[in-house]
Amino acid sequence: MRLVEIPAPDFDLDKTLDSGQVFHWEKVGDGFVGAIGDLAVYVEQRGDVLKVRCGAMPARSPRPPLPRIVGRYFALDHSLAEIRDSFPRDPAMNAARDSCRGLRIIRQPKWECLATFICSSMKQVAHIRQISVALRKRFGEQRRIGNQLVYSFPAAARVAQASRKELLECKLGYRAKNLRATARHVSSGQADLEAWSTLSDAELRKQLCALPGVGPKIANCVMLFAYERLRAFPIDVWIERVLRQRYFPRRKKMTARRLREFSETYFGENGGYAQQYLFHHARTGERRSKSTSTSTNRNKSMDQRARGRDGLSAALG
DNA sequence: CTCCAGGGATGAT
DNA sequence: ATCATCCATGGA
Repeated sequence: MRLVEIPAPDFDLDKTLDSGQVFHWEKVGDGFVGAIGDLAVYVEQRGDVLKVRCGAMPARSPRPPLPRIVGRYFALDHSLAEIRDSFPRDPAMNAARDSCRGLRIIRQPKWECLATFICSSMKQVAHIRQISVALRKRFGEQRRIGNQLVYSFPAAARVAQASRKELLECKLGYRAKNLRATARHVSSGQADLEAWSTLSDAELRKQLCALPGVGPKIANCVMLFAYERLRAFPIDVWIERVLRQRYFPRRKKMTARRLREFSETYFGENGGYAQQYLFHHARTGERRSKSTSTSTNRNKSMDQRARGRDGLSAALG
C-alpha cells in the first residue's frame, strides 16, 4: 500500500506520542497506528518526513486531504523554534528544552480529549492507555488499516447510553459515573464543547470545571490538548515535584496556590509547552535512571545534589 | 483545613 | 509470590 510523504521538520513522533497527552496510539512495525477522529491512520517517521496512510473511509461528507489532517493533528504548523525561544532561561528549563526537541502539543478532538482525561484521574499512563483502548473497542467504530484494527473514540451520545456495568468493565471504577454524566451534558447540547472555543481562557476553564469529574488539572489538560490554549499549565504530581525541587528547593511551605500562581506567570505565553517539556524530561529521566541503577538511594542523593546546586528560588522570590 | 474513596499496573524484595 | 506505591476529584 502506498505511503504519502509529509515534510515534518522539527518534529519527533515518538516523543510526541509518549508524552502523556494521547493514549491510544500503538507501535506497529516502524510506526504507529491510531485514529485521528474516525479516520484510521498509520504513521512512521523517517528523518524530517512522515510517511502516512489511512484506512478505507466510508463514503461520507468530503474531508480535507490526508496530509492536511495529519499536519493539523500533530500541529506541524506550530513554530517550535519560536516556542522554545519563549521559554524562560533557567537550568531546569534549559535541560528540558534540549532533551525534548521536536515534541509538539497536538490538536485532539474535544470530546475525545475531555472524556479520556476524565478517565485519567488517579491513574498512571499505562492505566489510562488500557481504559482508552477498552472504551474504543467496546463503543467505538472499528476501522481496518492493513491488517490492523483500530477503533474511533465513541461519540458522547454513545457513552451516555452505555450502562454502568459496561463502563465498569472498561476499568473505569468510580470514574464511570462522572464520564457518563459529562457525556450526557455534552450529547444533550447543554455543554457545547465547540461553541466554547470562543471563550476566554478563564471562562473556558470555568465551564470545563463545572463538568462532573473535571477539576483544575483536567480542565487545563483539555484546554491545552484540545483547545490549543498554549498557556494552560496542568499541575500533576510530576510537575509539582519538578517545580518544588528545581524552582523552590529550600522553600518548605510552598502552597499549591503559590505554585499555581508562579507557573501561570513565569513560563509565559507557551507555558503549556514548557510544562509538557518539563514533564517529559522528568519522566524519561526517571525511567532511565531507574533502569540503569539498582539502588533507589542513588536517585535520592542525585535529587539532593540537584537541589543544592540550584539557587533559583532565591532569585525568583 | 483534613481525610478518604478506589483499583490495577508497576517496581521492589 | 507478596507488598508498597502511584494518582485527581469530590464529598464528608
